[in-house]
Amino acid sequence: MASVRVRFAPSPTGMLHVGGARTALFNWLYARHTGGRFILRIEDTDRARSTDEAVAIIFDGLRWLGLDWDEGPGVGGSLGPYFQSQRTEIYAGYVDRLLSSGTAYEADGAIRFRMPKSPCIIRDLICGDVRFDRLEEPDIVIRRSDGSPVFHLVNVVDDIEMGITHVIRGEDHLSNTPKHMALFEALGAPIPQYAHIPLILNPNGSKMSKRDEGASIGEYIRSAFVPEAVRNYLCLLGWSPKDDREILPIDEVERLFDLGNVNRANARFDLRKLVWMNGQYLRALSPRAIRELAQPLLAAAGLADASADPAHTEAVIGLFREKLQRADELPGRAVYFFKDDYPVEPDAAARLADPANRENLRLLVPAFESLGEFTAAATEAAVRDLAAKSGQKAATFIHPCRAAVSGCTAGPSLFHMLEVLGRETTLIRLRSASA
RNA sequence: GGCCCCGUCGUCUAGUGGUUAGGACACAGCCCUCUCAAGGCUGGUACACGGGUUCGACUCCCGUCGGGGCUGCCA
Repeated sequence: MASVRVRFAPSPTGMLHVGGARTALFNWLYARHTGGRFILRIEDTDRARSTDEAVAIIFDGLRWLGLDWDEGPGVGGSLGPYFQSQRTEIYAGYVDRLLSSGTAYEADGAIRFRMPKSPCIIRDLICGDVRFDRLEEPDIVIRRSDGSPVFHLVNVVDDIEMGITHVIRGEDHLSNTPKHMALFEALGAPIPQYAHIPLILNPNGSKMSKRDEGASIGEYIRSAFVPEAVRNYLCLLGWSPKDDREILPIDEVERLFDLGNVNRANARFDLRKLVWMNGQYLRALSPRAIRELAQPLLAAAGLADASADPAHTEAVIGLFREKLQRADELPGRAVYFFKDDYPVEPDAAARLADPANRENLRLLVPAFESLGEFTAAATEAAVRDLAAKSGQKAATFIHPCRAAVSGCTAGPSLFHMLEVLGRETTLIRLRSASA
């Protein structure tokens, strides 16, 4: 059997949609699983929308997800060019063939293809056999009166020219497939195997489109999601390993993935679960990796630019790592590690207004001053010692202290936090709060 | 409207004639604990409906209902 050749053929619309990304992923997985080739082809026949920037967004999204292509823009291949805008001669040749064989004709300046009025059966690898009677199919336009070729034609021509063996695409194309099969037949080309994958829907069940929350891969890149997490989540929309595993390394998915075990029902997109999964991946990352991921976000928030001490940033990240689900939570939660003018929550302010708490904060100052090493262990010992001597619970020192040094009522372990803050900053904030 | 696909907890799914219908997210409670998380434990919630077939249906068939897609000189 000839080796598998699959393709992802997006049109540059200015974004990479999660549905498109999932289609690309399944094509890529199938190619990797079978040892075949994954081809990227840009369907940029609509010149107005197809800017270099729009094309770059697709490349960036695919690369971010780790979906490398074997043939296509940037990597070449013998069956290019891989931009439809550069293939107009090829399409013209095929239209001529259709015209001279009589299976296409001119009408109102456009060229129409004679749709056969006979039944056809799609032997779909996912949907099973699907029969279309095709009795009333109108003759489709394959070249517009302005001379530009239409999607159905270019799609089929390119699949023929590029030797595509398996067409893996969204189920929204299932109804188009009889047209495509007729075109393959009229051109004397073998019909590829089809695999129509279910669609990704909004939480409310409507079709997910550009504007919907979470629809753009670019959003995940900008908010510093872990690409492996997004990819892992996408794998599970319409496919599963059939056991109870969900967090799966990609090479394991490559090994297990097959078109036969792709679901047939549409799936709704659940951002909460994606975020949970992102948290799972995030926690497995080193503080350094998280720092690199979150760097643009921290810089944008004015917290840690290029000149910031990476060791300090990583120490801060170490404190938060277990608590984060998304890297973009970091700037909002770690302000007080980077600036002295951090916000104070109302509950924290109330705590600091309490005279009893302020008295405890005053006691903390000399206790911390006298410490040899300002470590988490040392400050904790000092606080617990102070609590014991004053007959109070440690919490009556801990909570006000947290409020005093961070302006928050929740955060990382207090003592580890103090260590990262350092003695000097800690004492300044304690004195200021208790004054 | 016509044609096509689909229908297991709120969501993602496992299940291919006999299961206490499993897992995960979310939710609730408990444990842990300096807070918040994380983690652990526990709990509730599902086979769309109606007919068949069968000793026996979530599993097979038909119908209904519901959701989605296509029906362009968009892709």
